[in-house]
Formats: sequence, C-alpha cells, structure tokens
Amino acid sequence: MSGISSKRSAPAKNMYHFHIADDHPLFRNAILGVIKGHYPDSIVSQSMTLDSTINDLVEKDETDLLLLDLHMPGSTDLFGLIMVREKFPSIPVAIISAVEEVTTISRAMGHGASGYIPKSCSPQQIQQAISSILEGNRWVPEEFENSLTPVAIEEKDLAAKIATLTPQQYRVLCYLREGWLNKQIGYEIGVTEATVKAHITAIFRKLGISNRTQAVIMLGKLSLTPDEKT
Amino acid sequence: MSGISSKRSAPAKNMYHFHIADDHPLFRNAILGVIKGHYPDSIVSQSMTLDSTINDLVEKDETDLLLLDLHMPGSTDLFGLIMVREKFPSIPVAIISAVEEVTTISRAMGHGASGYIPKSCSPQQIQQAISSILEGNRWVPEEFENSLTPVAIEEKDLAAKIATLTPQQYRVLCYLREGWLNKQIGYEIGVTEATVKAHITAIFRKLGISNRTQAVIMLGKLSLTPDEKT
DNA sequence: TTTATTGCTAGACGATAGTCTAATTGCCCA
DNA sequence: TGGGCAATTAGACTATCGTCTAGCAATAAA
Repeated sequence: MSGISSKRSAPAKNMYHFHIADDHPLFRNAILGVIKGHYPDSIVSQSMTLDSTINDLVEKDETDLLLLDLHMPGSTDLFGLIMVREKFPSIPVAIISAVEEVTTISRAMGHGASGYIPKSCSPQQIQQAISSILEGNRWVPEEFENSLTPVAIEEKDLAAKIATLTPQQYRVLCYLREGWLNKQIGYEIGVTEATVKAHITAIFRKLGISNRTQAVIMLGKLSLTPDEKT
Repeated sequence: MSGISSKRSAPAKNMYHFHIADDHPLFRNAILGVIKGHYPDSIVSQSMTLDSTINDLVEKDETDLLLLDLHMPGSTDLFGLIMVREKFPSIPVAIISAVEEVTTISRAMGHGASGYIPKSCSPQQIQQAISSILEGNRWVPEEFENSLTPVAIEEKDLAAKIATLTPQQYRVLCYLREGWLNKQIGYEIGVTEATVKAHITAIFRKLGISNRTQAVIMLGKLSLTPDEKT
C-alpha cells in the first residue's frame, strides 16, 4: 500500500506470518526486532511452551515460518521439532538454539528443520537466514555447511514412532516426560485423570513400552549435549 | 621369588591388582593382554555390570586400579563413575570409553577419574597410561591435556546428592533408572519387593524428588553425548 | 443416508508404586 | 559391656498407574 516498490511477488506476499516459540523473553524480542525491521507488515505470533505452540499452530496453519527454540517447557530437546514437523509438515521450521555443535545441528536438520540459527548470530545473519528459508532454501551457519552428518537410524525409528501419535497423545507425552502425575496432566489439559490414562496406554503401545519410566528413558535418547543452558 | 630383579619397591610391588569393568568381551581381553604383558604377576578380576563391579570391589578393596567402561549395564553414563568414586575413594579409576570428546573427558576427570583412555588408543599408549596412573599421576590423551574444562555446578550438586546414597540404595537405583519394576529389582538383588520400595523412598528423599520418573529425568543429566555405541 | 473408522472421553478394576511403622543387625564409641 | 546409630529388611496401608470396556463425535467411504 505504501511506498515499497513491488517485486515479482505481490506486495501482499511481504505480509508473512511468523510464529516465534521461545521461552526466553529477551531473545523473543530480539527476533521480533529483526522481523519487524525487515518485514514491517508481517504478522508475528508467539508462544512460550511446546504445548501452547502446537495449539497456536492448529488455529493458524497458514504460518510461513516457525522459529523454534530447542529448549522450552515441554521439550528441551529434539522432541518438539519432531512433533511440529509431523503435525505441520508444510510449515518450515527454523531452529533457534544456544547449542552450536555439529552433531546437534546435524540432528536437527536431519529431523526436518529448514534452518538452524545459533543464538550467537548477528541480526544481519538472522535476517539473512530467515529470508533464505522463506525462499525455500535450507540454511545453516556457513562454517557448518559442509560438515553435517546423517541422523542415526535408531533416532529415525524413534521419530517415526513418535510421528504416529495423535495430537492429544503428543500433549500428554509433553508432560509425562517431565515427571508429572496423571492427575496433574489431566488438570493441565482439561480432561479427567481417566482420560489421561487412556491416552498413556495408547502411547505405550505405539512406542512399544509398558510404563512411563521407560517412556522417559526412551525419549531421553533425543536429548542434546549437556551444554545447553538458555 | 623368581628371576625378576628387584627395584626400589619390593618385587611383590609388581603384583598389582587390577579390575576390569567392561561388558565388551573383545575389549576386556585386549586390556587383559596389555596388563599381562607388562605386569605378568598381577591379579586381574573382571565384571560386566555396574552392580557386580560394586560387589567385586567390596570384597577386595586392595584393588590398585579400576579400568571402568563408561557404557555397561547399570550405567551408560557418568553414574557408575560417581558411584565408584564415592564408595571406593581410595581406588584410582581409569575410564575406558569409545567417546573421545573434550566435554565427556572433562566431565569424567572432573568427577574424580584418574585417567581417560579412549578405546582407539594403541596398546603402547594404554600401557603408558596405566603405569602413569599407578604412579599416582592423572592421564589423558596428549591432545586433550590443555583443553579440559571444569564440571558444571548442577552436575556437581547432583553428584553430591548421589554420594549420600547407601550401597544398597545405589544398587536399587542402578535398575530403577533402567525402567525395571520393583518386583524385578527385588528378585535381582535378592530382597522383597517391600524392601526395594523402602530403599526407593529413601532415595527419593535424598534426591529431593517424589517418584521414579523424576529420578530417571534427574539422572538423565549425567548422560553422555548421543554418539556412544560401544 | 448408511457404514466403518479414528480420535477423545471416561468409569471400573486389578497391578504397581510409594509411605509409614517397626524389627533386626552390625558397628562405633563411651 | 552397653548404649546410640546407621543400614537393611519387611508388613500394612494408601495413592497412583495401567488395562479393559464402552460411549460419543467427526470424518471418510460405500
């Protein structure tokens, strides 16, 4: 509408819809600044937990880019990425993370991330990464471009099993793996304890296990290097 | 007694007592070869699980060197090292591991290991490491000597809590964290299910948690990088 | 519309987990 | 030689977990 000269895409195409999922307010604002600076007309929604992220994305599946922190309540590892990629395969995901190790970056990209942006990146780099991903490319910091390795088979298998879970089962698993009681989980997601139990039984069958402890152990395989703090 | 010329120590001093704790038979034999080659009169005992390792060491606390694999039934992480160091502080521990990352080596050394021997080491290097540790030195591969970092405070705290556990509580925790049922654990260590429960309650109090799932989550903090396979 | 399927819900019931109390043993120390 | 004291053991009891069965709604196929 205003003085921005239109390129090949319609000007409306500059109105991207971003979603920032990060529990760190400072960094959320930093990302917001970069986005608003380069895409002033874009819509930006935010969430602070994995559970609420899923909920938000369900309501607006026209999201153009999800900026996902690897470390937030409900998921401090690759679980969140796997969940989101399965549930919303059409939404590109850019990982935002303080971890800057090849293995972590490789695993994230191997599980379907469209980009990996270390939190140490400059605003310029972040902007560059975002626009590149919006164009359909995959982006990692230059120094890692040629050193990515494939994901382990066992991890792929696990991801495949997780992918068969229903949305509600995902949500339950979010809290289960944090050590919550069924009663607490039920209260949190608004159903009876009995319902939670039913979901959990279904989860166990799909994962091929028989109790919640084994679930935690199994999902522990998706954990990152112990260096993450943010 | 026989033809070995005596040095400053009595000839009996060459009769060291080693203990190899590794569930990989091939590598156990490799280590055994190195030891028998260089210390032909030494006594070598072996174990394949963390639980049995503890039992063996109780019976013979005059062990001169424990060669401990970081990855065996009962502990696939730093838990075994922390346990052994607390229970037998006078026994030097040389870590044997396939993992060759600075962070892992730093953590192991920070938790009281006297040495860290990657499985890729040559027999010569292994022999060199062993004799150096027997002399009271600390040994890591040359390339890591100047790049070790201190252990995180949270990890030290956790180790301190684990250190307050009694021997039997350790044993129970070994199996608990692998997803075993109380009944199974009781059968394994030869006590009633009721007894196992009593131990578990005590463990929860010391760790400041309230159920076994949280125990698994908590101890998961001691896990190594996801690359270990051996 | 009918039929089948899938996901969400929840109650009933047996199994497992966790707490509380207490007896037994071995050990250190006055 | 007796106390403390810590560790281990276990029974009784309650809470939580996990399975089974089943109703209900939404969606897809016939």
